[in-house]
Amino acid sequence: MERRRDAQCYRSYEGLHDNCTTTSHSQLRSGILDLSAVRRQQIKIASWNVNSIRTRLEHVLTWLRAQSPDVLLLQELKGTIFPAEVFKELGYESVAVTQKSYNGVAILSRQPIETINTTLAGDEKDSHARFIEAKIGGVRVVNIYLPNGNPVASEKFVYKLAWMDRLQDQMIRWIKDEMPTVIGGDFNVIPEDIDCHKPSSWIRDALFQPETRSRYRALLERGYIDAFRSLHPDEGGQFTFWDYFRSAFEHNRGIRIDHFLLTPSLAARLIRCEIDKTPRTFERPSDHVPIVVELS
DNA sequence: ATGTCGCCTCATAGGCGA
Repeated sequence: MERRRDAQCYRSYEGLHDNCTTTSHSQLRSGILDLSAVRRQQIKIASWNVNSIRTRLEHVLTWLRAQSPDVLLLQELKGTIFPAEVFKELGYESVAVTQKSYNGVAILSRQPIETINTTLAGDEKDSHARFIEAKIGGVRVVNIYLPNGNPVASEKFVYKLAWMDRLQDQMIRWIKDEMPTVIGGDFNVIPEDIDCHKPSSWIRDALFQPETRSRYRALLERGYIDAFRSLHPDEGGQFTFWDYFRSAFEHNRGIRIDHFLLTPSLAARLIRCEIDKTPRTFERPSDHVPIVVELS
């Protein structure tokens, strides 16, 4: 049970700490510095598929201490245990939706969480733990673990596409109301060719099917912004997942499947969005790494 | 087809899901 604490990894995080605030040119020109505007709070939201919270707890704690995000979305808890009291000690309250063995999602937050929903509308019989809709500081924060859908010739792929249709219905409702909304998590979607190392090796995968990708594009066509891609257009080789086998990480043979989608009002506040590959170098890592978005 | 993880059990090996 003894697990190594990856203290040496803290150094590489230093460059990611960025607590500076922004001052507009008009404010500078006017010579009037409104302190409340200068101190305007930035919010840092992260998402991480941890592939078992029990196995990865030390990694998550190490990462939280180093990065101190305001909000962390977790996916693939893979069990009914959730160590809420441990996160509380670090200053995070939490809400977790768990099931035995599979799936499981949680939201950690320094600010109070108001849980709105723990299931995705549209299928009363769907009992998978894949969804949390919450309100945190006036922002709707949604954590999803979208079904993998493999193999393509199975009920699992049918379920995936239906889940995406239900998600789109919900996202259309959200974008129509006034609340700024961020949807983050493991989408299990490779949006474009540049989001994988080699398209030909994913061509038969559920994450890369035309039906999957067209549904993801439909979300963007409805007005949502892919936070990472909007700040890093045409930038390939940026992945959030690498297979465990065949040294995929060492060769950067990965895929970008963990995403943040923003409503336009939040996209206007988008400052940065980065993938933190460091935890993939930890001992016994998750196959995913955190993606971090910062909003003004 | 294969590789490697993590979970679970009619459990110490094998099946499932990813």
